[in-house]
Amino acid sequence: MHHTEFLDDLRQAGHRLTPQREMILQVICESDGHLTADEISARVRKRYSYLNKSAVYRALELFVRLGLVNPTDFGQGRVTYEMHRDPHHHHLVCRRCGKMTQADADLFAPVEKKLRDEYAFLPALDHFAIFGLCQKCQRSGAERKGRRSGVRGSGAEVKKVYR
Amino acid sequence: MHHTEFLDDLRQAGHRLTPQREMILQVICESDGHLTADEISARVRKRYSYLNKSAVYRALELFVRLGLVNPTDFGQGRVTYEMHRDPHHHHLVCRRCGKMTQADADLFAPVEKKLRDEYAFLPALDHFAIFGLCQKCQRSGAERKGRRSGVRGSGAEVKKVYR
DNA sequence: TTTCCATTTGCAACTAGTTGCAAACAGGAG
DNA sequence: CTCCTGTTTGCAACTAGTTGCAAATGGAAA
Ligand SMILES: [Mn+2]
Ligand SMILES: [Mn+2]
Ligand SMILES: [Zn+2]
Ligand SMILES: [Zn+2]
Repeated sequence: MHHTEFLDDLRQAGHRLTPQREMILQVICESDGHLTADEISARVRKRYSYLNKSAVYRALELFVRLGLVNPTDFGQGRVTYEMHRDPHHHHLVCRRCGKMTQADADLFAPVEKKLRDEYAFLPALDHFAIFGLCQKCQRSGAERKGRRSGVRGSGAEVKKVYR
Repeated sequence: MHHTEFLDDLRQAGHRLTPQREMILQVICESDGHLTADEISARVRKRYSYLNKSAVYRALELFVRLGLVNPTDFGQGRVTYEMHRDPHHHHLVCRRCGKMTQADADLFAPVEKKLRDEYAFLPALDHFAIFGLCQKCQRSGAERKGRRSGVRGSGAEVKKVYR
């Protein structure tokens, strides 16, 4: 999959093909992981002298709107961007140890069906980051002592002992 | 549900009960909608002279960690906070017209089961904002002309016509 | 090829949220 | 009641991302 494949998507949607946009898309396309806006800027600047922060964010916003790129917030204080590829996937993030694993694209299929059928709503459920507890951390955090019955909190809270 | 009910949750988890924390929790508890950090600050300050920005964010982070409060990003540039109440709920947000409706708590039950059974992962799936298209906007946006087969984009993109 | 103008960029100022540190203080121990 | 110490606050400086506006430009039309 080469980035030039998508340049027509832009023009045909009535957007202009600027060198900034092309370089940004190329950098995301050449990477097979998640990149932050800053990482994208840095990689573009290696080849294309200067590039403004706003242009990067505005280009990313456009690519996301066109469905070319997926934004994801892994809870690290900055959003990451990844090429939208089929089949897509989701990420499972352990809140205690940080371990990240992947889940299949069809994970939300039943949710999507229910929303269509019962709520007449067409959801966009590509590429989520789902937070929770990995197998190991479920075990080690088993002795939760919540005040009420429900599964409140995520097990990340550790009882503090004085002295 | 009165906020004093939760003050023991704090102390018993080894956290200190400060006037700031109590006022912040009270304000969230008295509201039955979603409040931004700024709105919370403003409401607290009406009763409790001064209150620092950092204290608000740090208190909110704590309440979220303890499962007392749910944070939600509706895509408006600032996170909102709401008391965690049972039964909880999810929000369906139309990307085109902005219409918001609610969905039942059990929406993600099949996802939760699959993640537990097949991925040994215990997800936290309370209170999501799910973006997509409402019924009306699905109809009006039906004539999408995507370059490729899949459901790319969310219909928010409108074809521009020159002259 | 040149003209033209809506779109896009760069810039600077802004907002939301985070962080490191010193001073204040909650609350347990004596 | 007073002391003590780890926790929490206020503050100021910082990061990530947004916005309004003037200058630059992509690309359609002539
Ligand atoms: Mn991914
Ligand atoms: Mn809600
Ligand atoms: Zn883990
Ligand atoms: Zn709508």
